[in-house]
Amino acid sequence: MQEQNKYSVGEFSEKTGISIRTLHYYDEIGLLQPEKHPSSGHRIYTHQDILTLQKIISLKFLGYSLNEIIHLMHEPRFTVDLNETLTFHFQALEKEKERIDQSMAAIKRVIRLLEEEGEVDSAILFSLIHGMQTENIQKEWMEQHQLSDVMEGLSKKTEEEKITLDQTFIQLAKEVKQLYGKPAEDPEVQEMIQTYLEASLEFLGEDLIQTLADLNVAELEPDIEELENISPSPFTEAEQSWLNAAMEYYMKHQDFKWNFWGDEKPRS
Amino acid sequence: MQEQNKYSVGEFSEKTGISIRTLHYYDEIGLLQPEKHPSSGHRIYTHQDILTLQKIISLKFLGYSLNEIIHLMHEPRFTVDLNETLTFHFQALEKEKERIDQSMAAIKRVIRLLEEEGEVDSAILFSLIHGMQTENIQKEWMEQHQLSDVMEGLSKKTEEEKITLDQTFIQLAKEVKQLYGKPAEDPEVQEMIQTYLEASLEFLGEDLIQTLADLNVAELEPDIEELENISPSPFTEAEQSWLNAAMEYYMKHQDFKWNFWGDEKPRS
DNA sequence: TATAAAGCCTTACGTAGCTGGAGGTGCAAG
DNA sequence: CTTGCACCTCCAGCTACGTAAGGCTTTATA
Repeated sequence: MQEQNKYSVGEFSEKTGISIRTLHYYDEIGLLQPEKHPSSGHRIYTHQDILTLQKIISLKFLGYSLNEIIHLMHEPRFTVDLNETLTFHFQALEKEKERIDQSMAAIKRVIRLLEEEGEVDSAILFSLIHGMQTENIQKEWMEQHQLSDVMEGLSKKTEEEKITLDQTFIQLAKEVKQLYGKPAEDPEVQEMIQTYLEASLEFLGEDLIQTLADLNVAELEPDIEELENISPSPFTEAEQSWLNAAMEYYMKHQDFKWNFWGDEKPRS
Repeated sequence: MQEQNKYSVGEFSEKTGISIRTLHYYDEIGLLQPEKHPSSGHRIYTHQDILTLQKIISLKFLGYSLNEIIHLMHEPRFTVDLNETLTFHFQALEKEKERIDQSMAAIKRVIRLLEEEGEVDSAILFSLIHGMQTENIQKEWMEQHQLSDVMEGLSKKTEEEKITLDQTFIQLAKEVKQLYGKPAEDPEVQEMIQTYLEASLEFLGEDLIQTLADLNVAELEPDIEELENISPSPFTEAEQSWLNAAMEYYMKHQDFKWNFWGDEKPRS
């Protein structure tokens, strides 16, 4: 191609940084259709096509799909639509960003845990990760049940405190898997439970404990199962009921009623 | 399904929040394959499958592809790989986030412009957007050419200042399209050019101007065309060369040599 | 001018992570 | 007995291209 301002696909691709295949594709879907040499069928791009392509790339950058762009390009006065859809795309990007932030925070926490704990049982690890990723859902659940105070208290916890609780939790899980099978009244078992509960209490702080204690738990009962589905325990069912029994024993003897995952109810 | 801890797809889907179709898909690709009723072929999910699914969802959340997850699930001790790949995924997320941040900043700027300017010629608008999105590439270009000082100066400009320059630029473009065709020596044309150059000078500040003036422009000449491709002007070629002529006239009479998009060279 | 190399054409399949529909079977209630 | 629901499998489609085969056209070199 010797002529000025006429480019073959290769040249055009080189000039714009868009791959040949992509240019073919844009031609195919009717997004950017250059002239074609009548006999050979070779595509002939012009300077105008550069400008058009820049529009396309810009709109893609703003978040539009190629289909949307095709429609936008055909409407001459589309600054109006632009204004509306830009806000929409902005919100979409915000959500996307939030998701990414959460994932990054989760990864950071997991890396920290792996560093400090060495190997971690995968069931436990995933229970934690699942907890992180459903933090939002848990918040919503709490807000729906007028537990905004509790939620707010939890949100204020620093990453450092969260890590500490994670570690306590891992410790608990390890010991559960070790002690599993021993009778509830075994002193080792009871000590393990006490240690864990104390750590939890410390994390939550007195205010939150008080708030929780004031709640009418019975009222929430039907929905607790729903929450259970959201935040799974890392234990097998057998381990879980063993742990519940041990906790029940502890509470009976300490007059303390609180259970992290709600009560196990016999299912019908 | 009456039995305890046995779920049909529908029930399982309900319980986990994962669509039936997706569960079918996970079965198909060998990611989560429940038992099947021998005669009817209906899938039978168990409590264990819930745990497995939670692992899957967690790994997805961390950025793994389904394929990677399949392989991970088959290896029993995969906390090792985890540690390595987590860092990798973290970096990927960082990049993704950066891209999103840029898009969001661009959208904000465009919305602001639309609000303040009303309707904007689309060619101009996209020239600006393109500029925003290639800011990084421009920075790289400058760094490669030992223009780090210039770049640093530009980076310090506030969003507010950028908007102001955008507006000046839009104004220029409007006037160019209005005045196009008039002779270079027309006082209106010369005034337009002077206004624009003064605004640019104000934006850049004296220090930057000095830095730019000290450069050996001739040395860079061959690469300027490359930069031109990155930052296109919003004008047609005719407008562009008309503008260049008018600028040249201005500079000749003002002893001022500076051209925003580099000199147009005759192409061979 | 002959031929080789580069560049171009179309066609078509592959990708990830699903979603949707068609057409058929199994099971319980009215 | 029929209605309806939940389930099955198989096939198609979505985005935005990447990759590759097999056959032209253009360009460069001998």
